[in-house]
Amino acid sequence: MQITAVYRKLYRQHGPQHWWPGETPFEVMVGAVLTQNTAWSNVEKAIANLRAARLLDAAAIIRTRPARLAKLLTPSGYFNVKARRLRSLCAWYVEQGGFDALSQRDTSRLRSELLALHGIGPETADDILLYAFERPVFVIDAYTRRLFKRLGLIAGDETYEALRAGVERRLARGDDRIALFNEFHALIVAHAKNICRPRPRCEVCCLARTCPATVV
DNA sequence: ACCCAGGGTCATA
DNA sequence: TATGACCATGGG
Repeated sequence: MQITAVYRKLYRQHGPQHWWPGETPFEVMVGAVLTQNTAWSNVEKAIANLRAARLLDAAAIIRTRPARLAKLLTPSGYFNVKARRLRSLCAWYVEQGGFDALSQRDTSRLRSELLALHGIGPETADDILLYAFERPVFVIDAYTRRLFKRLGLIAGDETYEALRAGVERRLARGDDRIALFNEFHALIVAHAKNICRPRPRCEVCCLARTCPATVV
C-alpha cells in the first residue's frame, strides 16, 4: 500500500478534521506543549483554566508565579514540568517579538530555535511549525510511527528525522503540502480516537500500543 | 485495578 | 547510542 492510499482511506473514513483545535497560533503552541504524552481531553481543561485566569498570553504567563501556573495546569498532568516548559516557550516568544515577527523567519531557523528551548522536542516543534506557523512539515507522533509500521510502510526504528524526511519525500507531489500534512496528521489522531472500543481487545482497528490488529 | 494518552529530559553503561 | 526512570492527571 502506498502512503497516499493510507491518506485517502483515512479521509474517506473520518472526513475533514479542520485542525488544530485552538483559536490562535499562540493557543496552538500552548496546546502542543500541554498535550505531550497526554490525552487532549485533559489539555482542554488546563487551557480552560488558563483562559479563565486570562493567562492565554505569553507575557502574562511569564509574569505568573511558577506555583500558580503549575496549579492551573494540574488537569493536563506533569504540571510542574509543563509549567517550566511553557514558561521557556513564552520567554522566547516574547523576546523574539511575538507571532508576526517570528512569522518572517524561514522554517529551518524557526525549527532550530524551537528545538533549542527546554522541553520542545522534534514532535512539539513540528506541531508548532505546521499548525501555528503553517509550514509544510510532516509531524511524526507515536500513532504515526505505529500505524506506518503495522502497515509495513516503515521498519519502525528510524530516527524521527529520517522518518519525517522519508514521509515528506513520498508525499511531495501536489501544490498544497501544508494542507495535506495538516489533514494527514489530524486524520491519524482521529483514527486513534474514534475507533477501537472497548480496549484492549478491539475488533476493528486500533492504534493503541497493545492492540493486536490494525486495519485502515 | 489496569491500561492508556497527540513527549522530552536526564542519568547511566 | 541505547535503554530506563521520571514526570501526573483523568477517562475507558
